[in-house]
Amino acid sequence: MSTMHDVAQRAGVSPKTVSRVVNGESGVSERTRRKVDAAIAELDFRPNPIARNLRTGRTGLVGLALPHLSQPFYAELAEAIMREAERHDLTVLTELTGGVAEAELALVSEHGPYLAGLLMYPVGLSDEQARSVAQAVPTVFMSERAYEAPVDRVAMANREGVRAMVSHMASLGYTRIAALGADHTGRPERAAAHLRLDGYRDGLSDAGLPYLPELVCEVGTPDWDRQHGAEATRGLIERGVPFDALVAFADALALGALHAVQEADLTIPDQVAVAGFDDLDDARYACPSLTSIAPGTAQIAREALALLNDRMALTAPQNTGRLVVADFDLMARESTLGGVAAWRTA
Amino acid sequence: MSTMHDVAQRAGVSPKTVSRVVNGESGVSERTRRKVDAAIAELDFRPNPIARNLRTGRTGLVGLALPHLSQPFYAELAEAIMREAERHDLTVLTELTGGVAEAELALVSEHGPYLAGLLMYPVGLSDEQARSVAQAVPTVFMSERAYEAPVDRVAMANREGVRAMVSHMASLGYTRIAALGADHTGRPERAAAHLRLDGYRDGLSDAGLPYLPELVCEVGTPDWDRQHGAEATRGLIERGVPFDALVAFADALALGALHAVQEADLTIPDQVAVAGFDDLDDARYACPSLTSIAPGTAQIAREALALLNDRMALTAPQNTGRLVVADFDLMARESTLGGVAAWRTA
DNA sequence: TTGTAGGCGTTATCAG
DNA sequence: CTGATAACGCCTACAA
Repeated sequence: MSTMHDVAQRAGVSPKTVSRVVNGESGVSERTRRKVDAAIAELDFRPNPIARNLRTGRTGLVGLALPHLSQPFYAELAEAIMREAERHDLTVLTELTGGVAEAELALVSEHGPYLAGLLMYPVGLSDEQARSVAQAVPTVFMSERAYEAPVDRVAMANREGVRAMVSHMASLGYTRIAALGADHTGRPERAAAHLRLDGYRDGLSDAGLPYLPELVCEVGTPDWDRQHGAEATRGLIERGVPFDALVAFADALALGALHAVQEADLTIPDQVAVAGFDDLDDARYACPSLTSIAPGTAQIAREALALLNDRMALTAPQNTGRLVVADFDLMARESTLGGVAAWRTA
Repeated sequence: MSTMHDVAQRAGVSPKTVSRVVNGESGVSERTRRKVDAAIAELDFRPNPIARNLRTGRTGLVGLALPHLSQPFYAELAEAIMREAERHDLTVLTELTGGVAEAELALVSEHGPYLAGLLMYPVGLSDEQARSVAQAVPTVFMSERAYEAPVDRVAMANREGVRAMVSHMASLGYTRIAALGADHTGRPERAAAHLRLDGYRDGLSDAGLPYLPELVCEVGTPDWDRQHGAEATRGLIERGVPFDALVAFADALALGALHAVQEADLTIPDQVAVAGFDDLDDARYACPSLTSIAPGTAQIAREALALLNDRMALTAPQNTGRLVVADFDLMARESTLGGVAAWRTA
């Protein structure tokens, strides 16, 4: 590994001049610059980032904090972010928090001082904790929950997405549309559930349909997975509440619902239409393929890194948080439209 | 951020003594050590890893190179590795290679000198390239392909796993067992396909069943996904080849097969039993739930980090590669055993 | 058992 | 436009 010193000697200049060239600073004659560039190429010199960081205090390291990777939604988000970070020449340091505030905070106290920025999908963080995280390191949260703190955040179109989904179903003639994934605890970390329920009400009201509490299903846990989706759907069926459509607040729930509905020998979508939210790969490949809201993961990644860049450059407003809501897409598939094997060519 | 210097002043000793205490070196009196520890606690001092690294050349950074994260198998592997790395107090720097040799090599030339170690799931790397990667940085490959180079590798029980699966099916009375995912190009990067096909032949031979080429399906691409699994299965059905069981070399293929088989109005497992390999979450939750080989992801992560630790400590033999094959588990579920909705409580 | 001197590779400061 | 000098925070080598 050659150093700046080596390059300087070879080019017959001082190390500082090499530094200037490497960092594209002005105030170097064209002739000198060429000499230095040649020496750099000959020695295959690459600046040592560690030494640079020691001197400047800045790193090109960005932390990415996610609850899990084994849930496809997070994995797909992580992939989008890593690809985007690459475009910004940032190195990503991924940490799994398990959705526990403790771990979310530990990341900051552990690596915080040596991170140029942090992208976090927070779950357990309180308002106060979110503020202190953002104070310790330039941070962008990806979260459906609004924090009472001046922090940057990228969110999905939770409310508008579900609203559009209910409208979609209503326009297809469904009138008894159930909701799956509601939360009545009111706990702030369940914001996604609250917003999506709001969207559900909006959609009903747009269509002139009544809001019927008996069609609104809670899911036992905050874990929106297939199993709980199936259980809740079975409950709905067993209670004998008539319904002809089901909007789940997450694809995993919807996939479970698909299972439970078919188990009960109801046909999809003739007797019951089903839809989800997240547009996981699994949705496209489900059987029948699942109508879902695509939350714009790629856009979320793009916006998150754009916001973070501002923060890191201190270009961003200091005492106020910014919010970006990504555009959504309604992916209509067999579970509401009918047809067969659309994913043969999906 | 306080420095060793600050701590030294506060404790009334020299910086070197603080260094000794921090690094647990011997040759410090109990009294001094206590004074220093107290000062460290009071100032909440934490050694600056960047400065340390600059001096020692060592980092606690381990690279993790995977083709994708959007395929559940890789995401589950990544999660297992990150959790294991945490136990070793290593920080993981994840890079996505897309399975392209170019990107796999770029990671090394980019971050190589500043990585303490590298865990790579290589796809495009040639023998020669694998050797040069391992030479540049302590490396453990997670790969089914054997390299002609002295590199450490953790692999799955490809052959034994499929063999066991075929035996499982034969013991249930199936006699015309098809294979899905074979590769006849012989290209070394398709080693998993080759080994699993070997296991398929072993299993047939164990059961006294003939090997019938017409029951062996290739998949168009190296991408083992649902779509290709479904297509190949449709082909098999359309060709009119009688078969009563199907061993897919990956769960994604098997999930596609599940779809195609049901599409053809064949019942599972009565008319056709289906099984996969990987034991994805999706397998447990498929409909019917999918019998599969669990490749021991947790063990793979453990072994990979154990091997890497040796390499990094230079404890490992220098001119020879080590191979660890993880134990597998046959997860028998509805797609071969029958029964209904086992995953209700899975 | 403890301390001093020096340098890892880079960049900031200031002088030329 | 260019260069000398010092410093970032830590650790190695050697001395006391």
